Amino acid sequence: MRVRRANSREKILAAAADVAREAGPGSLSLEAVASRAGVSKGGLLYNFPTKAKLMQGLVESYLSDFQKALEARAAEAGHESVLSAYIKLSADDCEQPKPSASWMFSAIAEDPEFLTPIKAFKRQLFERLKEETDDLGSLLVCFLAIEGMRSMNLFDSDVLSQDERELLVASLLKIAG
Amino acid sequence: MRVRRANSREKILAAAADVAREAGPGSLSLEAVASRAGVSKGGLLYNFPTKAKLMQGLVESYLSDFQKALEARAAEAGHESVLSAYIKLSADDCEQPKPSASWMFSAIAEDPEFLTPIKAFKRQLFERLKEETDDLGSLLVCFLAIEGMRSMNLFDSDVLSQDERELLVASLLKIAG
DNA sequence: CTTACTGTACCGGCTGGACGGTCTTGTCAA
DNA sequence: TTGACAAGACCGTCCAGCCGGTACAGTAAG
Repeated sequence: MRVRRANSREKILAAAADVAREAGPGSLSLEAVASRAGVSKGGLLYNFPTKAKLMQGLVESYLSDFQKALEARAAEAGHESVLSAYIKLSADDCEQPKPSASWMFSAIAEDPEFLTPIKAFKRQLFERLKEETDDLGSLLVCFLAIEGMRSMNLFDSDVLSQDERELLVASLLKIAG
Repeated sequence: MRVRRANSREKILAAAADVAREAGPGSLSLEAVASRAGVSKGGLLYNFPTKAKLMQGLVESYLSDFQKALEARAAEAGHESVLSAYIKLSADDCEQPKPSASWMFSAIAEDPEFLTPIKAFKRQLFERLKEETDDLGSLLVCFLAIEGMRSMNLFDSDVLSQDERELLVASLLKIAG
């Protein structure tokens, strides 16, 4: 059946994320991804002519997903600020015991430049948050603490307990006002 | 000259860190490290019989250096708390434009388990900080914000400007009390 | 309807190169 | 002479990317 054509790209991207998460970022080979996606190596290379293109695809889909999720949160009633939305979104993201973005390590190994769009996105987000507050110090503390939380999740770190995470989020929301 | 023997291990560890930083974490091969250290591959494998042992060596030396630096700071006059010492130490560490620990990405690619000692160390540090304060919320915010700062440095992120970093550190020291 | 042609989506064996680790052959200090 | 240590050629493995196929949908001429 050829009907499934349109989904191949997304299936492959999801498979890549899965492989990196479960087999480790060092095991993200084209064959592993293809097999996981239920596609042949040739098929993978048809959709992503290069491993670099695959990484790029992962970054782009990650960024657009994040953007969408943040916008959705910010639009929800009851959010007094984008910062609060960002805090809550990150808290939820970090609830998952397994990091959803281990592929980033593979991308860095391939070429650190792949993270440039992510850095740009973060800077953009920070600028946006700056506009809605006059307390830059508190914003910085919140923004970096979220970064720390995300980083710990990415590294699959169990340094913080569930309770501590909740207290942290509560404290951040308080600071955010 | 054989005289250099005793330093070989440290020279190799330093070379490995350099290679990861300058050529990218994906380019940390035994040959590259050996060449950078001014040592042959055989010589490298004599000191570190396995790439895994080399990674382990990097982790251990990183941890012991960090420990030493923190102890030194904490012992300095004028520090009212270990947390302040940790903040200031991290601020200085993150002053360097180039991340000094890119090798961590290579280690993760090799095997995520290599970071276990680092997580344990962090948890230990956190417990220690918990003992000297009764405001757990503030401690969490500070601890995570520092983590965020270190993470940004590790990812070679230029999201924050110099001024912003200084304001952040000042805010953290204020929260730390 | 049928045959021939075209472009798209996908398949999987192959190869060339890189890399980790071994092994043989030094080399130098004692 | 000997033995601790170093050198680097070499081997096996793994993997990215290539390439010659296959299958099928659409189109269009006969």
